[in-house]
Amino acid sequence: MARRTTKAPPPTSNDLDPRKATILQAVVVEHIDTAQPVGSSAVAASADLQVSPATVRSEMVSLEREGYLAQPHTSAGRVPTDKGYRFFVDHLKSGVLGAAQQQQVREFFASVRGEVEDVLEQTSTLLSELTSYTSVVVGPSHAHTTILSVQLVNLDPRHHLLVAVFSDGSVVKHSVTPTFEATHVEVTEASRQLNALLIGTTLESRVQVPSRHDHVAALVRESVSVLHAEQPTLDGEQVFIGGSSKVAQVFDGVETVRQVLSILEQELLVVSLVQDILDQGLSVAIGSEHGFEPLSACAVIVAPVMVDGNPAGAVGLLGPTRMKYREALAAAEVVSAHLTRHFGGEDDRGQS
Amino acid sequence: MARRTTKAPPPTSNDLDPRKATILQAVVVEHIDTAQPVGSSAVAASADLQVSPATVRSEMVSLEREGYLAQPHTSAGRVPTDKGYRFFVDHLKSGVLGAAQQQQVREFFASVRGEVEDVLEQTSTLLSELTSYTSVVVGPSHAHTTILSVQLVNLDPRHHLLVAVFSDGSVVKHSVTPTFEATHVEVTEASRQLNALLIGTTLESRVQVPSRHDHVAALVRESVSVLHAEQPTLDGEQVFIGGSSKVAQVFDGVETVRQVLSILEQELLVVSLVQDILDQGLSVAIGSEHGFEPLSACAVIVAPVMVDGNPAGAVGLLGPTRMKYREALAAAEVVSAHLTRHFGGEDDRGQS
DNA sequence: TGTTGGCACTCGGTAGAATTGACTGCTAAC
DNA sequence: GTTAGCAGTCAATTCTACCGAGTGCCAACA
Repeated sequence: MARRTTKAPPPTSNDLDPRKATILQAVVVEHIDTAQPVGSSAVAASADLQVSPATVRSEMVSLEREGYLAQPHTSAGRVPTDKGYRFFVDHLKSGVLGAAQQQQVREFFASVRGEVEDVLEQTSTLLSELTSYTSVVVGPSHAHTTILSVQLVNLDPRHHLLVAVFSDGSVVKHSVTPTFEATHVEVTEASRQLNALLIGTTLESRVQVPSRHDHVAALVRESVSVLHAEQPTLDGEQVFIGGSSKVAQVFDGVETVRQVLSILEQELLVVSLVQDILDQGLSVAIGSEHGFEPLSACAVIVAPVMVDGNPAGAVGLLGPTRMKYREALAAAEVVSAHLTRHFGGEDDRGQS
Repeated sequence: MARRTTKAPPPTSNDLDPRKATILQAVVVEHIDTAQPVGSSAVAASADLQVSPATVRSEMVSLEREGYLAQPHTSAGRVPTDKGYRFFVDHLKSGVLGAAQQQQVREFFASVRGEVEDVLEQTSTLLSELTSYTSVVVGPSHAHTTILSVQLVNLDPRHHLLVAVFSDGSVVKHSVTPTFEATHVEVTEASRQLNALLIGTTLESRVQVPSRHDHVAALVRESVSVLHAEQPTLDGEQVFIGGSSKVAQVFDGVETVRQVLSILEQELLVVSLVQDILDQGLSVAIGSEHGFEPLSACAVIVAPVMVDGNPAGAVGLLGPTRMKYREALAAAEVVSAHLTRHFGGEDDRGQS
């Protein structure tokens, strides 16, 4: 799979002496489990290589020199660095979800119904319950979908509402507030013209707007511009964050919790973070890999959701660097696959 | 003002001996400030009554007997109980916002623009920044607004989208998935009939649906029922929660943080909580007053937002019981007033 | 040369004792 | 009713000693 590749090939030799690798992996596994620094004897006992703690120790100093491990203080065990986790993740054979969880996901997607937004939001909750990490679901952008219907509705003489329906079932609304008072008839006529003009187009395609100077033309012009204005800000993206309370369970230190939460509050940031990681073909960003200082204590897992064959959305998981990568990756993968299927196979929706 | 009244008149005498009141208030003020139990000498020093700590002490035991104060342990100072806070809040002369904050609010509402949802969301952020507590903004329910326009859009033969626009500018969409395949013409005709049927009605008003057995009638029936079905679940309510990260600042104890966050995740719960408090004409619910166990460490401030003269939405603040009531009340009041004006005076929107 | 057992050393964490200090409640005098 | 004084309580702090996990180093060994 192309997943789980670093953005650039590592500067030095990529692979570790097999014994070192085993030791490193043992340290990571143990530390993920216990959250404690792990010592040489623990490794010697757990790993299946038959060597003495002393040997493990000498390997460990070398792993530390190479930047895979770190020591909180002199007389403590070792803790994986981001680089150490990276190695671990890169050499992880993909796991599978537990049977019960498999079942839970299947049942969820078998019974989920309703608008896209609701599905995404519930998916987000599901994913977070599945993993006990905070989850992020970024909805498919409706950048490439075509407009099915546009309508301008008269709220009061100076205030109209432009409602557009897209082929993916999304609906956007925008206020249109011209500087003049428009009659009901004018608004209706503008609405009619907008339909003629925009149906079948995408938000990117430029359309020929009337250049006349009457009210109707002005309404049409303003409507079109207001609709197209939405594109640049990725305001149209839908983000659903599930299980923010998990942050408090999973990180220690109130300050870290506060910091992570305050990032999660800024949805635009979250979207761009997820998309950055996706862009890099990277499905896990550990610690500072995403170049996002306030989240350096976090690992982020991202899996794309495909629509019509190209990535259009994503599901993500946010946990501590010592997260349970195997399970979390499996969960993200399974859920994103189900979600892809859900959007791809529009047909089996609404039946059964 | 009718604000800040308990749900029922208190069983015993409502008012305290003026000296006791002063002492109680001093304890509350001090404890809000320091988060520490406050002792008799601190009260004697701070309060303007000229008595010795010993006197304060004897008053304190009586305040404790009456349930206004509590002692964490024998040799500690006193801490206000919920009842103590309640007395304090009931006798609080309403404060005013600091000049800088006043300014901030004015500027915000002068420059805010865009759809209702955006305004509410940003208001929520504002309120939370103003107070450093988590804020909740519940949007005006569109229960009593009339339908301005309905449209049924054909996504694919078995899957249509019902889009309704309301007089308050809100838009709802629902999937309509009949068991038969409908032609484009049928959908258009159904859309036309729906318009004729529903424009001007509210969600409550029952309308006469056609009882014919053709496809168009079936589409109309399903559309109407799906639209009216939205009412019972208060799914239509919009909730915006701002500054959840403040929870981590303001509460101590990871477990409390987690608990509060996990409540905030359940938006329906939050809405019903806010509406309960509003129903009681109560603007502050302290500790267990709202009868909601997991939030017994919290105080909730709610101020109604009026539309057309009756309460239609609310702004709320959620903090610890030792929150800065004066400032928080002032902020909630000012913001709700501005919001009321914003919705009431639809006219001054879009100008300046 | 790589591995191992042994040993001295480091240093965080803990347990217990002693101390401090911020309180109180009580009582007797004012 | 108020106050000063005093004895008592108890959490928090500090100190000490100590334990133990874990290291680095070294000498012996295969």
